[in-house]
Amino acid sequence: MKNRLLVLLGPTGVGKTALSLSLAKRFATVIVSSDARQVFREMKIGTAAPGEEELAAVPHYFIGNHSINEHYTAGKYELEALELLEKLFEQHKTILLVGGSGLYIDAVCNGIDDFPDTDLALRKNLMQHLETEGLDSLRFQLKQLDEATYQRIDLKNPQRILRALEVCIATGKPYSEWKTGVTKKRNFEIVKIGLTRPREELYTRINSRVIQMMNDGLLEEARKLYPYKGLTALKTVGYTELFDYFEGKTDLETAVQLIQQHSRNYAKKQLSYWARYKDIRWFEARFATCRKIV
RNA sequence: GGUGCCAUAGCUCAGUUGGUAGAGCAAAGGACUGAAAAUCCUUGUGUCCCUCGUUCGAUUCGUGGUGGCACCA
Repeated sequence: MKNRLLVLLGPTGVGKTALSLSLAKRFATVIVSSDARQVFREMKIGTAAPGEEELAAVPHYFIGNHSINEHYTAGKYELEALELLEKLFEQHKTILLVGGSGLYIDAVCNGIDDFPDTDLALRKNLMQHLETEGLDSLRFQLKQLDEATYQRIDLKNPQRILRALEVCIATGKPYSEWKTGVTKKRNFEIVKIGLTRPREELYTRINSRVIQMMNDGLLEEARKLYPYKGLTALKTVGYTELFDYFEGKTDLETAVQLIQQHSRNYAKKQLSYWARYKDIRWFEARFATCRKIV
């Protein structure tokens, strides 16, 4: 019988962590996190990473195993996660993949294309270019280097254009030739479980969880990280708003309200990301128990 | 108590030389292959505070209210 990867996904604040613990116990297995921010050990409170008790109850992977100083990417995550899964499957028939980062989950389930490492210096250059010359100039460059991508991508999205360009320039090969979109075969079975809640309930939970984070010391955590605010990892809901507060751009109350608002927006965005996936079995978090799911 | 200013979308406000109105933010929906908690796109009908009047027609002008703000007593 094939090994099985049980994927538990859902928007922020829906209750993945709690359910994942009981599922892990039910299968006597471990949890592999699929969260693009919980991998950073410096950002515990603001990312609602599992706490000490939870980590002690079930072995977790990819929680705080990297530093914000690293340039971490979905590609690296795919490699590391697959290597880890291979080892873990030697001991467990079923493994839990739990998280809210759609792209990271896709990286494990379908794979993403093998691009060469990002050239950060080049990226910085291109960002400068964007500042001084404007988006049109980058668009024009992309049209020259990679017509296919130029036709396909969102030309109003600077990040997409920048990314395509940096690959073209760094490798001398069009981005569209790297990006095949081919689904990689996995030697394990994948079962996707989506957790959801009525919108209002989800939003209420998110709002109160933000208050809880503040009580748990988010302000202090953010203050410590403030000197590193330029890092990509810290472009994260819960930190950027408090950085604004430190800089006197908002008062604390407003900052907290914005964290709540942006967390709600994020949850909605996650839901629309998964809405197009046909292979997810959705469960109401209120009624989701191990027995029903398994 | 008097005088002046203001009252328009959930919020802040613009506007209509009188022909029932539009920005920003919020909100909702969407896209997504190494920054993904990122980045980007789409969506604006609301007793234009109430009353009476002038007018073919008033959210717009006038009278009187109500509420808010400011100044004078």
